Amino acid sequence: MSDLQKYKNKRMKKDPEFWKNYDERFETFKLGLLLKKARMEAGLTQEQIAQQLHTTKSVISRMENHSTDIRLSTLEKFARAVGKDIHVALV
Amino acid sequence: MSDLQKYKNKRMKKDPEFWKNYDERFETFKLGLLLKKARMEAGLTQEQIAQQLHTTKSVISRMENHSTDIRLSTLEKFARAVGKDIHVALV
DNA sequence: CGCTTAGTTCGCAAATATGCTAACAGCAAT
DNA sequence: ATTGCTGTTAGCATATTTGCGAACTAAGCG
Repeated sequence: MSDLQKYKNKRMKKDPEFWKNYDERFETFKLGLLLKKARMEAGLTQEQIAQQLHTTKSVISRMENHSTDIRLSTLEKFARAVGKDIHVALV
Repeated sequence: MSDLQKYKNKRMKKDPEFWKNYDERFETFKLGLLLKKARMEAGLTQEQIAQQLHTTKSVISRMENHSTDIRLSTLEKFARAVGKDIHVALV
C-alpha cells in the first residue's frame, strides 16, 4: 500500500466528517492530494518544500489540505520545488 | 493565416515595446494567448464570455492581455464558458 | 518520560487577483 | 460623419489568497 493510500485511510478514520460534503470539496481535495503525492514521491517534507519557496510549513500544509483555490504562480512554485513543472491545458 | 496569427502581427506592429521583456512575460502571455485562442475557436466575443461569468468584458480583456497571475477557479470558469475544461498536471 | 521531527490548524497582516465603471481606439457599414 | 460592435486600458473598491507565528497532535526514539 502506498504512503498516499495510508494517508487517505488515516484521514478517513480520524475525521469521518471529511467525506460529508465530499462532492463539493472533491476538486480541491484532488488538487491537494496531487500536491501531497508529488511531494511524497519527491521524498520531501513540508518543511523542505517551504524552505525552497521561502515560506513556512504551515503554508504548505494548508495548500495540501484546506486550500479552496490557488494561484497558478503558487502552483508553479510548488511544482518546481518537487522538481516538476505544471502543464495547463483546456480540453 | 489564423486569426490568432493576425492578432499577434497586429500587436507587434502597434506595440513594439511589447517584446522588450518578452522573457519575463512569456508565461503570462502564453496563458493569455491560450485563453484568447480558446475563445476564438469557440467563436465567442469577450462580452459573451463575460456574461457567462457574470462579469464584464474588461475583465476578460485583462485576462487575455495583462493578467500576471490567475486563480485556478477563474481559469476553470473561463474554460467552461468556452465549452472546455481545464486539465492541470505536474510533469 | 522527555525530546525531536512532521504535520495540522487558527488568527491576523499583507499582497494580489478580481469586479466594475468609464473612456477610448479600430473597424465596418450605412 | 455617425452609429454600432469589439476590444483595450486605467483607476478604484472589494474579495481572496498568501505569509507568518504560535499552539497543538501524533509518532518514533533515547
